[in-house]
Amino acid sequence: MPNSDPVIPLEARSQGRGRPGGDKSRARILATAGELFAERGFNGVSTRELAKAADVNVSTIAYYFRGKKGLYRAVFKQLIEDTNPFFLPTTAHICQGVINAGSDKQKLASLTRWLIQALLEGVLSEDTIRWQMGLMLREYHQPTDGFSILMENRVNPMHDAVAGLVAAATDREPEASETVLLTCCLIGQCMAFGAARGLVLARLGWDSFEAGDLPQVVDTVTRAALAMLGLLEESADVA
Amino acid sequence: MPNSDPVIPLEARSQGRGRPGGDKSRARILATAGELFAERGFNGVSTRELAKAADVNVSTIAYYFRGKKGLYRAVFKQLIEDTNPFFLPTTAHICQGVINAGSDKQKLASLTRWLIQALLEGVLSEDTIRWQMGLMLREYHQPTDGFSILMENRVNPMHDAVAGLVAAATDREPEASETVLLTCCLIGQCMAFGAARGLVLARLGWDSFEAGDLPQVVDTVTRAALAMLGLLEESADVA
DNA sequence: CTATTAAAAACAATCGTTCGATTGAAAAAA
DNA sequence: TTTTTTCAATCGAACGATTGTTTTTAATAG
Repeated sequence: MPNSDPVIPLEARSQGRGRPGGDKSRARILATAGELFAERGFNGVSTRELAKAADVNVSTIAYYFRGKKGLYRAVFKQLIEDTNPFFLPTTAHICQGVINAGSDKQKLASLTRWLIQALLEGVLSEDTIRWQMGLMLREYHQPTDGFSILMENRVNPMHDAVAGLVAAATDREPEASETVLLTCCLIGQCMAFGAARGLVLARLGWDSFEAGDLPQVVDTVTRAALAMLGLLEESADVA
Repeated sequence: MPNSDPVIPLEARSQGRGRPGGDKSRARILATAGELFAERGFNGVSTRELAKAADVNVSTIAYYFRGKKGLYRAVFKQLIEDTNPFFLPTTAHICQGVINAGSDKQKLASLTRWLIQALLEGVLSEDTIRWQMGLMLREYHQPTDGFSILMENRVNPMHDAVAGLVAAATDREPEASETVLLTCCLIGQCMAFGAARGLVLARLGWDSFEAGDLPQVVDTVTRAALAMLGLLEESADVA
């Protein structure tokens, strides 16, 4: 009985024994589920369709993830892990940058430019990060099992880092409610471009940000961000 | 046969005859469906649960709306109608305000203040408008039947109006891509507060915007908006 | 009586989940 | 080396529950 209670294959195993390909199937389910859940939500995807898309049997989902809900949660954990190589250096660079800048407004301005560019290119990119945005936005407005994972691993670290930048730029405390609000403005503005991606493209008359002029988007949003922080005059003009 | 093809009870009828309560049942379904769809999405709500919540029989949904999909579309049409009393004066006031202001930056600044306040209070209010925001945000990122209705009746008119304000403030053309992008920043920023409502409250440590300090939110976002438009120095200080 | 509204019952389809059986390769025994 | 054992991995079939829809029947007002 491979599926009895004590033996829970929630994590990858494949310790040599048994049939090969286990990890591959698990990973394939995880990747497919991420895209489909992001596109149509938890209730919008059936286990059968998912299994078909991932080219596995329906029961494999229960085998690896204890059911649909477990799979959903696993997708978020995987998402966190996959985006760490982008996310962790970004937040670290901001935190370190604020320390290095001290009260040098010019350094803070270039750090802000760097932040906006990193956020927007992440949010507007064509590849993996995009459907991950979809999952996140869904959880933000309709919190389910994934929300706490996101809040703990993504939202809080990023907001804390950016709050440090905002506080330094506006000469306030990082905990001040004005700082928190301005941080929400800054990050929320970049997120809004990812959330309303289709809307923005429609308004611009573009087919995609690649076909259009992504640097111009970055430039405009960066100017707006610098202005919000009162760093516009401190900043050298952007090309 | 009340549901034959030519006789489509998509609109309210109740011409006096028949069993009483016709319009009431229809309106009750519509209101209940709006809240539930906003909360859990189209696939997250079953017709049976909906009928139970609206205190009608399941078949009544098919009778009035030709099925679940028809009900969903009807909810959006109703949403547009219900929010017209708030939306139409707002956009009209912006358009007229831009004409009246001409190139007077001070007038444009106070118009901007008025706009941000109107948007934020709409987006963050506790009442009806809130679940309507939920429906809209859902459609933005996962366009279904409601998207075209929203784009035509809400997005485009509001963006066109605000683009006029942005263009006047930054001395550009309303059609310029910089104008369009800045407009997306401005509106998107306010929408972000509605979309990530729970996130913002969590970061602020507030229970609700009423329990917290809504005017402070408005004030901070307004300053950010004025800065983005280069109108901060033109503006008298906010109390 | 006729038209309209409402409810109850039944419909086929699909849902998430579970089950026992089977596969194939590594590990152990011969 | 060959044979046997073990076990993760996979499969097909089926479960009961629930889905959206339709049909049938009852009730009410003009």
